[in-house]
Amino acid sequence: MQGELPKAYDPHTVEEKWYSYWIERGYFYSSVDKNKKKFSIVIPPPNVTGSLHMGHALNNTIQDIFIRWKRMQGYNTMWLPGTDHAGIATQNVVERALAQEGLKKEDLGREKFLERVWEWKEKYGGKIIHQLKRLGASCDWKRERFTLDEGLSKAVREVFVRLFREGLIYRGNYIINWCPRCGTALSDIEVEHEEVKGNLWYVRYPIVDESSSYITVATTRPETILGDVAVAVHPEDERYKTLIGKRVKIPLTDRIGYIIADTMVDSSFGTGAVKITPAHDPNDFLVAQRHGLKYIQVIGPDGKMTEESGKRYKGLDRLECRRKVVEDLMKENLLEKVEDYTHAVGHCYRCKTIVEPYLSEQWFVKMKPLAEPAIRAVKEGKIRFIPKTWEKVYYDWMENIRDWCISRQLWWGHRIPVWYCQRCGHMNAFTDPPDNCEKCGSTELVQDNDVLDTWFSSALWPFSTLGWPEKTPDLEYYYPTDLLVTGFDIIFFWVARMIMMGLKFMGDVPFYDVYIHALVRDEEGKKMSKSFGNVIDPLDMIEKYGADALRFTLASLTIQGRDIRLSESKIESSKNFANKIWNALRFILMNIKDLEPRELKKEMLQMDLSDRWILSRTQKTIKEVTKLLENYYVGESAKVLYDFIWGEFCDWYIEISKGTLYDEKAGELRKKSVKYILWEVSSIILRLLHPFMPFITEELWQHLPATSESIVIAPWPKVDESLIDEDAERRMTYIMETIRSIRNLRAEMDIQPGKKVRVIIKPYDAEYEDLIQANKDHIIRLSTLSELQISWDFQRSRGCAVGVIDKAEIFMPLGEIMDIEKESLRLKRELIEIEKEIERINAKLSNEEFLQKAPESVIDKEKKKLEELEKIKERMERYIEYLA
RNA sequence: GGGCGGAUAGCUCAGAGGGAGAGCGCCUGCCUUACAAGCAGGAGGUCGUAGGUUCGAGCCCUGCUCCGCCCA
Repeated sequence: MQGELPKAYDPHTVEEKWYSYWIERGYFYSSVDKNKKKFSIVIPPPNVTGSLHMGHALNNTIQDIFIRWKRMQGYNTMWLPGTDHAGIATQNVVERALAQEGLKKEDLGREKFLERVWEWKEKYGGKIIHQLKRLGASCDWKRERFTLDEGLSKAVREVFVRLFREGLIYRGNYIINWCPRCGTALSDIEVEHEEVKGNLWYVRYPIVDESSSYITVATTRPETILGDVAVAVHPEDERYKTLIGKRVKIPLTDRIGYIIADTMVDSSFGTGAVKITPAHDPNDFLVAQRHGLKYIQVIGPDGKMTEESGKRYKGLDRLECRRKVVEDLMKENLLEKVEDYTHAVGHCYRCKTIVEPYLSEQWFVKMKPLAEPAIRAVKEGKIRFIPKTWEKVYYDWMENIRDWCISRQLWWGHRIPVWYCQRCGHMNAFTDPPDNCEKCGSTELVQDNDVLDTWFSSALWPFSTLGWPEKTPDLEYYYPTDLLVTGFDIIFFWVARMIMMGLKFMGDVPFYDVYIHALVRDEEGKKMSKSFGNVIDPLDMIEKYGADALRFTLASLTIQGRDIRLSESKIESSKNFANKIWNALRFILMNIKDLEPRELKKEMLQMDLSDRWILSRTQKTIKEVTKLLENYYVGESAKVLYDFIWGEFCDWYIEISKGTLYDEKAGELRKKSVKYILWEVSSIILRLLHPFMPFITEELWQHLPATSESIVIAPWPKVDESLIDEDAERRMTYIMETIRSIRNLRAEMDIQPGKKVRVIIKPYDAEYEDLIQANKDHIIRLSTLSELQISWDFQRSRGCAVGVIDKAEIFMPLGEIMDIEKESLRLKRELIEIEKEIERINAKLSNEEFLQKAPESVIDKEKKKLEELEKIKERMERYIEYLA
């Protein structure tokens, strides 16, 4: 590609162009090739209703970095994308749309309603897929899956039926978490506990046949009194021992219950006596089972009081009812006192409504037998969590796992594949609708109304997407996947369940490495939320700064074990970095127009110190970035690239190269050598950066001569050990230190930037002298000198500024214009610093134990340093004296 | 109540036992033919607190304070 680059990088003109190019060329598509090593990832499927938020942007940026990196390393990479049907969320969205038309889903009926949801899905769903492309995600789009696809649904039914037949899925009447707004059961982990300021009401329960005698219980939920059947105390509690077995009158009802003893009761809570509401509290439910108590349902599935609650309360909302019950208790003088009380209240993770413990018939998965092998897989190291700290979280949950409530009273989802025989009541579980009851042969079969938890299908994602239960070549080749990238918030929801299901049905782990990344928060560390108004929209950011800038920002901020605080200014910095690269390449491209890189070989090059230095630094950067990525240090690898490209390549090498490129006296081969190195380093930098910033690197790659058809499939740079040159690096630091020192003198002496000055360097040793001699031109150029003189015996005059470094003294004769007072002060300030340092080292070196126990290399280093500092100190003192 | 993470420059954060760092912000000077989205120079820190281990601690151990998250 020819033509000069514009002065500033404009992401808009570039991003779409290259994304379509990549798609056209099919770089992201993968197929089974047993001769190639594969690297596969399945995406954490976003909700089909969702749109891209920062969490997705981070999650997918990280996945894309790894998949692009591995692709460049020559792996047959496959990143499988898709979406999740998100039962509750999607149904809510469509119900809301219906409400606009004044309709309820019941008005349409199940079938018609589902048609509407599919319509909605086709029209609006999967918006996020398009947004992932804007981010640059290199997914294999031909493999896109949806959890309600026919193939995946078949897998769901297959798993259900097998687990049911093994007795690992069962149905029963239990207290589950119920969301009255969503009208469905939830699993334990779909409930978010939140501290709520409430009250603790102390209520008197009159003891039957003992007028004026009562037992007081404390409760946070007085409305459930209406469903009480007993009062329980701890059997060892001396206060109540004599009351056990007595009868109490349940307030506001006509019911009589017993005072029972149960070890579940915590004597230190409230009065030590608790009311028992079997149908509305999980603990009370267990107590009722042990004591054979009745279950009285006073709160209905809509969160309103039922017939059973009595005429006065029936139809009231549960919170309204609470107020009324309290009022009535006061009237009857049964309310002893009220205390402020803060306690955790469960909320629906989808709609934040207060969850109700609700007794109902639901389906459950028995988890213990599935959890055990899943724990082992991690313990044995077959699966690694990165960072490792999450393994503990995983174990804690898995070791205390409870059965999983999988039935949802929704319409949108995988309907439970069980048909009830209307004649004999048998439960027929089949992957396809049966014609007859397998037990009695009856044709009167009715399918269960409920659907499965969306996470049930997500748990199968790593193999259901590859064709399971069929034994497909894909499944054989790509499973287990190599890496899973996800947030810690779904370790229980998703990661753990995938491990259990993968082991159960594939006989192998679903992935080897689980990379857990942080949550993206706002600048103040708050969670981003729409209602709080602190959301930074990734698409706005892409629009404003480019996808590469957003990606690079997120990657840089990804430090293991720490949340990300994002702000727009950080994205702006990355945009500036992109522009920096753009302009570096713009400069290089302008200057290497006549270069034919293929004609040159490294052996032919005429190199100076700076050339060997940058080549060595480049090799080390390759080494470091590769190693960091291998260990999942995403943020650190981005930082290494940033520092190298900006701080070394641009600030030093490019600046130095100008000397040669613009020098009319420089020979043709010498010039060519510099051009070649600029080209070579560019080629490496672009490739190293490509996983982080795919668009700009492709655009520049296409402009760079002698490259391949796309950077996407260009080889990841390999380290050439022969180019690593420690000596060149060491010597180059002397040159840079010299230049910095001169620049500092200029600034301190208020010398105009354009003004060329004369400098005399008094070297301390011959090596340094040779070094300065050989690199004289670079020093002159980079510190704007008129002349650079080397002298072993230069005698300074009063109007002469001086800089003292390890290897030399640097003089800048300024004559009358120098402010002697100021110079003297400056030197004194510097001297104080040096003396402090000398003091510190002296203290160390005069410590016997240090000399005995510290490694020799450390002692040597300190000694050397001291020697240098002493030299510097001596000279500075001399000059200060001279100026006085 | 149990567990986990954090506290380092004004802000956001790196620092995997041997000379306190980056980005942003701030100050000074520059439109120097890649880049003012830039260049050069600079100021700014008892590394939360009290102990301990060590020749040596921002880093390891213990207690405490504060903040955040998860679980019950």
